[in-house]
Amino acid sequence: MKIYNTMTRKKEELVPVTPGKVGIYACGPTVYNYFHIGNARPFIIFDTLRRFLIHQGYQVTFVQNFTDIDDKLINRAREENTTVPELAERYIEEYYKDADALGVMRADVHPRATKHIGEIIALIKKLEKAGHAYAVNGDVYFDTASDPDYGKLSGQNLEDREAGARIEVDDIKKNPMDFALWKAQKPGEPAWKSPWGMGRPGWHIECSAMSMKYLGETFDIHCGGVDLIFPHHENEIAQSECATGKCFAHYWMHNGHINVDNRKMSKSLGNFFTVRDIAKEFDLEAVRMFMLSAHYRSPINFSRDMIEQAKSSLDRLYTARNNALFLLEHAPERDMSAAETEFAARAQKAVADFDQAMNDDLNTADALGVIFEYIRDMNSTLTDANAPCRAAIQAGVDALSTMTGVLGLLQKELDTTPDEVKALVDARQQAKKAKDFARADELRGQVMKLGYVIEDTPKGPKVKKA
RNA sequence: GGCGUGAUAGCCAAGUGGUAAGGCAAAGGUCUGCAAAACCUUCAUUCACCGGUUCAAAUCCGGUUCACGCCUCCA
Repeated sequence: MKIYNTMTRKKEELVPVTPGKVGIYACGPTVYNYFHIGNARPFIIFDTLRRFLIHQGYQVTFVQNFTDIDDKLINRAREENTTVPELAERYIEEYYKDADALGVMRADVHPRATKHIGEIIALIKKLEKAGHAYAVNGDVYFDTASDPDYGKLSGQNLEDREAGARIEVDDIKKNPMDFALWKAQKPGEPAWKSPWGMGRPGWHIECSAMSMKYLGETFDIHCGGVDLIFPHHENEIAQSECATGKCFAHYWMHNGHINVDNRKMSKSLGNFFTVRDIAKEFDLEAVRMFMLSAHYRSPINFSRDMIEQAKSSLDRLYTARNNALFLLEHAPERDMSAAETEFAARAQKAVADFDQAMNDDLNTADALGVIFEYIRDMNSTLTDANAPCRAAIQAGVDALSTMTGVLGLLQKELDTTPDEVKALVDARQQAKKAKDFARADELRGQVMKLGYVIEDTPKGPKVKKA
């Protein structure tokens, strides 16, 4: 598989540290609120990466943290008159609800910053001892000047930053680019004991400490949104590599932003939609479809219209699968004909083409193209008129499921039809037989009111949710 | 000021040297009691603009315009 590596700005062949295994660290949410559509993109994209690597036969270890201590949590807890741990606990639960609905698999490990204070302190001590960190009044800062490689990911360097750059004025630090590893406790803030006094970890250090704990000092893929390149990931690299003297992560993957009217969706601009709110209007699987319809590094514009388009595309996928499964119920048990054998081969070819698209830096848009071309073939081949055998239908459905499974789509099972609806459908069949079409249409109307749609086929009526 | 993206049909979007995938929407047709779904057909002589390289450019090079991101918490 080829992956675009932000570090080298090139697509590179994925060569894991340990053959057959891939370790992935994804920067997770700060759990002080519901997450929004923009936050959802990396969750969905890197979940898809994980699914694809598993499909390719890799043993994947996927780690995604929860940042459960920082300024935003402290402020929010104050506003809500609650504690930071209680707030974090609550929004971790809410994260799982939304992520589940988006088809995002649980990580193998979901480490929390506050559960790794020991590891964090050990890492800071190591940096301090090696002369890469200095303590001032209970704070500890990373000394960027001590790291000749600082800036290698983002292309930022100390000399280039001049007028226009918003550099904070802070006399405590040796250098404006130095960042906090440890923050001294302020009155009323949660704090932990440390060699520098009571305090709490800075933002960047938790990801270094936790990723190395679960994936090793050098691991394969580190990912997140483009806005994390600087300073967050730059700082993670500095901390980790200065502490170990080893390469931290081999591949850096960054997803593009979700825009609203061409502006980045963000909390500060206030132009965001929470996943929770969107779920009231749309099935979140359509949101996933929307995210996968463009390449992950491109910015995409979010709008209701886009989600509706995605929903329509997704419906085509579901209809194809459901039509095939309906056919399967009545299919004859026999060996595949020559034509069916050819179809099964084309289905295999589609999966191979799909894999090829995904192997090219996770080109989900191209991969979807493969699926839709395959869908047309499947729809034309697996028709009632062709009376395909079970094996042929099964081969067709399996190929489709393999592809959509990698994308985390088509995850809903067939709905079972309630008896009440079944009775109405049967009554309509009677009316149709008696050529009482007025009555038949009336009954169909009643079925529709219950949220179901009838499709007539030569094998009888097919009922599905509207 | 520094670093970095992008511009392909009504909308979305693949395509990095060989003559424009796919989806949505729209129109016509087949099928149907009518529908629905499906299938067939139509829908960019053209890829922001101007030059250049080449037998050949949406793809490479130079320039222009426009849009966006990071440099501050941020996915």
